[in-house]
Amino acid sequence: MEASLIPSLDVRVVAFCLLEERLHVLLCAAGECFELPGAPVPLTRSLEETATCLLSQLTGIRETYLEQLYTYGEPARANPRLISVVYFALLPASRLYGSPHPSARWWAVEALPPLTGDHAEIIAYAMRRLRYKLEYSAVGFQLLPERFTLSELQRIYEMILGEKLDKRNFRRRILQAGIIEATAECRTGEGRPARLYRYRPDAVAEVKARRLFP
Amino acid sequence: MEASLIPSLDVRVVAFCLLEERLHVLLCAAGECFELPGAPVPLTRSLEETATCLLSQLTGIRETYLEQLYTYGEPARANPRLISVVYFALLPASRLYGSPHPSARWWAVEALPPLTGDHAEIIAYAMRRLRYKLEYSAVGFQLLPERFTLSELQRIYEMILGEKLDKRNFRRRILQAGIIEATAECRTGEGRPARLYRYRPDAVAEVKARRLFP
DNA sequence: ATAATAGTGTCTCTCAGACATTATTTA
DNA sequence: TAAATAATGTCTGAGAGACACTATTAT
Repeated sequence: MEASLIPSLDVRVVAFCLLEERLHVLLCAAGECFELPGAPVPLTRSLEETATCLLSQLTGIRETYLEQLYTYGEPARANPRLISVVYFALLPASRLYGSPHPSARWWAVEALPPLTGDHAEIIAYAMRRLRYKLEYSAVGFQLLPERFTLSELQRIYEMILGEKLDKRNFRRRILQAGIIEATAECRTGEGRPARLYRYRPDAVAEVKARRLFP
Repeated sequence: MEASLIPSLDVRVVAFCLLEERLHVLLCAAGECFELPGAPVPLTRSLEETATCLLSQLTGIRETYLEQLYTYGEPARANPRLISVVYFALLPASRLYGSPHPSARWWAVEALPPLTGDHAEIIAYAMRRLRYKLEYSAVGFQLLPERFTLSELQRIYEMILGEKLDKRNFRRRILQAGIIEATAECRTGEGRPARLYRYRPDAVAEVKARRLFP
């Protein structure tokens, strides 16, 4: 039993994706319950690489928007003691070729299955962080294909924030943020064709928080 | 050599304190260099408790403003491989009774000694986070005694942000934030006595970020 | 021509930022 | 009474939020 003299450690990922107009999270089966996908940290890989590899194995997507969320380590959260460095990922559904790895499945966030330990709380926190990021940035496009219309982007914002947004104000501000730009192309559909936009890779990641001081 | 099949883990703390009108960080000697204070995580303690105990041993202060900063785990950051969950603490100098534990010392952030591994980078990140928090919150008072004047608070903000602030705008906004309140007392000194303020423990921790959307 | 969706501009009101003088104490 | 520090209010400009109509396509 000496194996448990020190807590063990893994990396977990809360991966969000937009499927059928609903926000989904990737979960793995764990006995009766489900859990966030996780992996031990190999000696030779960084935490972030571990998360990236895990996502790549499960979904086939190698490059994703990824950021560290929080490290959970309450003694009671798992038995035996486990410390989890949790990452937060946004995946565009357009790059999911086929289904995820058989051990994993996408679940709509409004109808999650029973989850092990504190994973429900972790997902709730990741959702808060996602909403918060949408409020002051344009990361929402990370859930869309490379080219997208402003209406599609607005629908994502409305879906995740859970409220209607004014179309003119949305456009003004999302463009002012300067991290997406118009392309020459349009997408034709039922009504008037819509201009396609794309991420500006040269954009300075400009986080404008409301400062109490200049 | 099988001891290194999995990375080991510790908790580190970046503790800030205001001494002699300068921001200081607590460091421990580590051979030729210095390092952030750290401790392994006992099986029975949470990460946060581990940080609190460590600070308490080193400074005697049991209750501090503490938040998780980031988890560092690059394979190259230490040899043997080490993953560090880093916390960020603010300590009021008024509660430091005497010197810290002999293994630790306060260093002015403008004149840090050589640091091991990535600890300089970690401190730089903690400073950025501290500045950022000051910009949109009133946490600065955590570096002051229980009762303080607005001029003292403003000096802290100016020192850490590295710029002069307008007195009237500072007062307006710091009071609007609603997390400190006037007391009945004044502090007498060289000029006109100054009203003392204190933290409102009932204050809703109201983080007002500038939102891109309502 | 009708239905569907895309796209556009203005006004108002709030709040951030700049700014100078009066008030109260000690030496 | 002079020196030191505390305390206070207003104006202006920028930006958030509310709001309705025209444009372009497919059917």
